[in-house]
Amino acid sequence: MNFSTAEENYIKAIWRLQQSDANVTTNELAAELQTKPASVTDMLKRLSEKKLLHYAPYYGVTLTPEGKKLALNIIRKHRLWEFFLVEKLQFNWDVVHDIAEELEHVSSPELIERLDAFLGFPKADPHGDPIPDSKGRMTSTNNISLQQLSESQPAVVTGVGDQSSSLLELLRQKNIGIGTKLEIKQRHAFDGSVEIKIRNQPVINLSEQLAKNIFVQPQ
Amino acid sequence: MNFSTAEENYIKAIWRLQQSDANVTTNELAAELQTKPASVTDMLKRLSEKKLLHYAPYYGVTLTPEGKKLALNIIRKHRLWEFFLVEKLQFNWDVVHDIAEELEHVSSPELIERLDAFLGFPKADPHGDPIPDSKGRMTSTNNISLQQLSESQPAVVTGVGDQSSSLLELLRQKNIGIGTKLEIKQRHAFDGSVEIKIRNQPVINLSEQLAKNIFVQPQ
DNA sequence: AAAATATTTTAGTTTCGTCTAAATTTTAAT
DNA sequence: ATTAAAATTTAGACGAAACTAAAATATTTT
Repeated sequence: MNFSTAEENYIKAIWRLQQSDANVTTNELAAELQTKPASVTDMLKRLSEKKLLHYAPYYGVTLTPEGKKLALNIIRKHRLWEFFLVEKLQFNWDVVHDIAEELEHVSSPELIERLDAFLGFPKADPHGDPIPDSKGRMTSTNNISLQQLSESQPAVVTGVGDQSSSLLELLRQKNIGIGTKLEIKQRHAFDGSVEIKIRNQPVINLSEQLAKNIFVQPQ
Repeated sequence: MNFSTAEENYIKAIWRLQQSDANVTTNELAAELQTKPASVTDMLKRLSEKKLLHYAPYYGVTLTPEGKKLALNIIRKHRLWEFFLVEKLQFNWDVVHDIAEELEHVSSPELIERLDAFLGFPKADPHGDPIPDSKGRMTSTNNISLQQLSESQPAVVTGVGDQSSSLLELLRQKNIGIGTKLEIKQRHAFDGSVEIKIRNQPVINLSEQLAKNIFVQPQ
């Protein structure tokens, strides 16, 4: 079965929303996909016809096993291409998302298997998100947000909350990337911001909003 | 200006046909694109609106400078991706065409410039076709078809007539590829076939049809 | 529990790219 | 120079994927 770019983008968006919120609604999807609720309803009917999701009018939607498989395959392609763009073509990690959005819809499975091998079977993309294998299996990420990290507990950055350029650029400016080792020196009750220390660098302050979007693994 | 995949495929097909035949007709295009003449007429009107070509109803079509520029850019992308697929991902040269047909429509110019650099600025794709530079300039190919080569004139294979799997597979079987050195030992008047000799290999016979589709540069 | 509000769906259009069938124009043949 | 044949365009329709405006259904508030 082959799907259109639009269909694939819906499935991907539903998968993403389903991560935090088991039942995905029309309005959420419309916001996520920058489109109108009426358009979403139309597409949900089509995707339901194609057995990619269960659609209960007025009550939202969940992916079928087939839908999940498709979603994970698109995510696999997206993340492998991101890895390629950063590791081989030397792109900055904050600009690869949009290009990968296009590349992920190229359909050849053989291409992806060979790309995976060429890249050395990477386990995570440049933002720290795990890359599903060809069967859709992913190393589960049991990391916490920096905001939840206890004081003076050393940790290493493993991922970020979203792929927006604004976030990634900010992190680049603050010298924070995947693999950066850091610890919280102080937590401010007033605004939720934290003072963090990276080796060989002065202590810096991160807003609560930013700390929430940095994922770390305690060491 | 950004164009759809369909539009780009029309422009590319027109460019290809224009190479052998300055005035391209509706029927030729329909055959080339596996579509119906009526659909071609529709699209030609749209592309004419967009100033990519000059369209004289009933009399055919030629690309404007803008159209040519777009065509060469798509061809550049196609050939760079083909080179990538063969050189980096180890695909056989007879299967890369279809995958490159998809990749060529990915729109980021930055991606192509970096890919070009990553590949070492190749001058020709795996089939020997020259890769246009970012300004659309191409090294002109002044090679002749094997059929036109004189007897006992050593020559090197520089390209092939089309990208069909059937042709490329046949060549692979006969151990002929880009860079193969060969010479014609004998020419048969009856069927136009030729006996050719490749170093360290027994003399083999190629049909006229095949010889016409192999391009060589006399040494 | 009824009214107000928010969410979702339906109905009716639009654009893109395609199609078939019919009409028109060009080209070839007599 | 007509006529026949071939090529091309026009007209009308369709599916995909979007839209707006209106109707229907859920949820919240009082």
